[in-house]
Amino acid sequence: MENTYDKLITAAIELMNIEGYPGASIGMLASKVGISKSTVIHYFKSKEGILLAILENFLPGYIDAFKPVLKDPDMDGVEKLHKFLHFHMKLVVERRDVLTINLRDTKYLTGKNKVIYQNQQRLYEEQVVKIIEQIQKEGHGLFRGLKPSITAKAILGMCNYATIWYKEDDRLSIEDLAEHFFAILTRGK
Amino acid sequence: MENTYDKLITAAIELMNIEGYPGASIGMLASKVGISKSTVIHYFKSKEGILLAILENFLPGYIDAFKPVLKDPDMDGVEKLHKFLHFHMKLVVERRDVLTINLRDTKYLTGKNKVIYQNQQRLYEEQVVKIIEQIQKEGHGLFRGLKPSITAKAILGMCNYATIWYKEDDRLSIEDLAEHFFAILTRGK
Amino acid sequence: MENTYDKLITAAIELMNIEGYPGASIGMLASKVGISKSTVIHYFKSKEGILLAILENFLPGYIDAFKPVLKDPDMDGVEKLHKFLHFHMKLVVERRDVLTINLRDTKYLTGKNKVIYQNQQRLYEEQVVKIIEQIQKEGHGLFRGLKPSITAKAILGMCNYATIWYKEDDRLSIEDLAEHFFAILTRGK
Amino acid sequence: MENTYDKLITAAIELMNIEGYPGASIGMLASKVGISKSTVIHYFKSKEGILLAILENFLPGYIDAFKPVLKDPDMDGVEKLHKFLHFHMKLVVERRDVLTINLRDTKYLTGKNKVIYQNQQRLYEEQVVKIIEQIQKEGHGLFRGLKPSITAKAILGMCNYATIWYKEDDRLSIEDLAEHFFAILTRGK
DNA sequence: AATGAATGAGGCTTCATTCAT
DNA sequence: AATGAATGAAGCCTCATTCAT
Repeated sequence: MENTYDKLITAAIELMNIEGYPGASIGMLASKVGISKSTVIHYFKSKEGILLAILENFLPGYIDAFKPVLKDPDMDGVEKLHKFLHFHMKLVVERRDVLTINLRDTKYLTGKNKVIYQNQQRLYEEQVVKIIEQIQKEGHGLFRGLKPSITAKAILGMCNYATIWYKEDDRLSIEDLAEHFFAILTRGK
Repeated sequence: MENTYDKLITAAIELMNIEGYPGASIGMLASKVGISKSTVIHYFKSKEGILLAILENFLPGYIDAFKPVLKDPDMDGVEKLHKFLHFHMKLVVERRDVLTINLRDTKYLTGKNKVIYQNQQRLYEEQVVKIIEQIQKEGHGLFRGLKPSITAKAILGMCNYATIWYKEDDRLSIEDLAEHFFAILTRGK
Repeated sequence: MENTYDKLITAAIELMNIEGYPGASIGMLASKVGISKSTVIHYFKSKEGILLAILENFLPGYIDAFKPVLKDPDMDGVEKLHKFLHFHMKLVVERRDVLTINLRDTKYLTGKNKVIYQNQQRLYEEQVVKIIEQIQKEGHGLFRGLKPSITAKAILGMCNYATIWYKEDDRLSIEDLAEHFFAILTRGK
Repeated sequence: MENTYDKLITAAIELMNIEGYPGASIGMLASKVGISKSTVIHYFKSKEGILLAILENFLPGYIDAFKPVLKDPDMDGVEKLHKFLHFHMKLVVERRDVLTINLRDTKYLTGKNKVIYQNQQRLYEEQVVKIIEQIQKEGHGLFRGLKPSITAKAILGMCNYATIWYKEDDRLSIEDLAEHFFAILTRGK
């Protein structure tokens, strides 16, 4: 965290997470890092450039990271769901800041960037859809008759809401939370 | 929708829903209604006053509307959950605009208003907690061993995410969607 | 010159005449009049609005003012040319500021405004073309064989250049100058 | 046009011609040539340096080029005027870019540079004055009784305006245009 | 009930320039 | 010969708000 660029990225993530894209100003970022507004522009060209830099630094990694599990031919669907919940909730706790920005602020991008990054979200969601479909195919009754895309959205809604309310805490670890969600989804009455 | 105030409220809801609180400006609202900025201030005192007016007009009603069901001593918990999902999803489709504003923009309120309205959300959530607790007490196994407050948050996260993605559509009515959520929650493997 | 708007227009003409559109800034105008930058925007909406206001205030008048002479069926072409030169040079001395702005800065307008005002200039030029044509039709040899549109441009180039160099002066009144131009155009060797 | 400096000069002329001195920025020039802003400064020291370089590269040549004709003791004045018009209009078509910059942007120079280059223009004009005076001395009536300095300005105004409107075109070659101007000046009624 | 005048603060961006490398 | 880092000043504009009417 020595050079200016890294300091800027770190500060920008913190700032945008708290204030939201419209509420985060270049001036705030500059004074947070202790440099001038022009220097911020020097690094990112524009305000949108800051958001893009955050997303570029972060997204490629997190979309691909789960792929090995998804493609594993020897793992059953329920196990994949279990692993996904743990994977995703770990993300929520470790990178809640960028995740929040990604979910909440991508809509402020313009032109093709908007399309690209909103598509990334769709791809991530698609992974969950695939898991649901595998579970349905395996036929033990779970999610039977439900539309995979809607179920996937239900799961992500459930998980992502935690970015707002979850506080790391001895009484509720993120693993506990993932298990909770897994239980809600897999155990009926 | 004849008098200026009502036109203003209607336009303000539409505007804030689309632009978000920071992105919605008094000037935009004024020109949307075809009056001057000063007149907007004349009605609401301040920008925060606009947000407050929207919430005041809407929230009291929707918090109380479900109470009769909740208090019904003859209805079992699962039935209440079923009714809640339909009630809440109807809200999503009918008043998605105000619901979105309520969920996303209350944090921009200041002073005691912030506390009051964020508390309102807690009260609404509390209703779901009560339902979960009743279900657990009735002991058919659903939600057994789960923390009610987390389960309630999971349910609301699942439902509220629909404010973002759900589009009214012949192939997926809001009742279908509520049933989907009900099925996800109540049928395990 | 009591109200703010009139003070602004007067100051804006002076400023833009001297600095040119790109060189004249809203801040300079504001401090020239002793008000804040926001007040300038309050009156004109944008920088382009200032230029438009100047042109709107001035152009309609000066395009139409010569029409009666042009349409006079009893006046011969050479007399009309004589009158035009005096009319136009009076403009140069009386409203050199706005004329300069009109000739030099219309190109900075955008969208349809650019088209509208550049067309105005074409209309003004068209008047001179008409005069040349009448002279040619009357057939005393003046301008014989010359293209009217080019001759008109030659005349206007000759006259308008005076906006740059002419200084009111006892030794060369604007009427003298008009007569000079008339002589150059009408007396050959 | 291989080395960086020459590429810069060429690009600078094109840029300043189109945008004008205030509108042309070092950044635009840098990206036009595909180098960094710092490198542009490295070559020219400052923005004013760019304008100076353009003028220095061009002006000495074009002022001196006509001198031989002017000094020719065997050529009569009208012939010199004829030659000047062709010489000058050729300049208009061949180096309209630099001519435009020279006429329009020298006023942005500062200190002694401003004086030097505005004086250059006076020197060029002086050549026309000399031609008029010779014509008057030769006494065939052309320009009789007219002030040479004003007549010179009239001629240059007429010619230079073509930098704005003239487009190379099969129907009107620059030689035709020079002849037109010559005819306007020398044939009366 | 409604508005125009006026503003201060701030927001994003451009720009010419300096400095060290 | 060429550049990236960094900046201060300025530029245009938005915005919420106050005040008098």
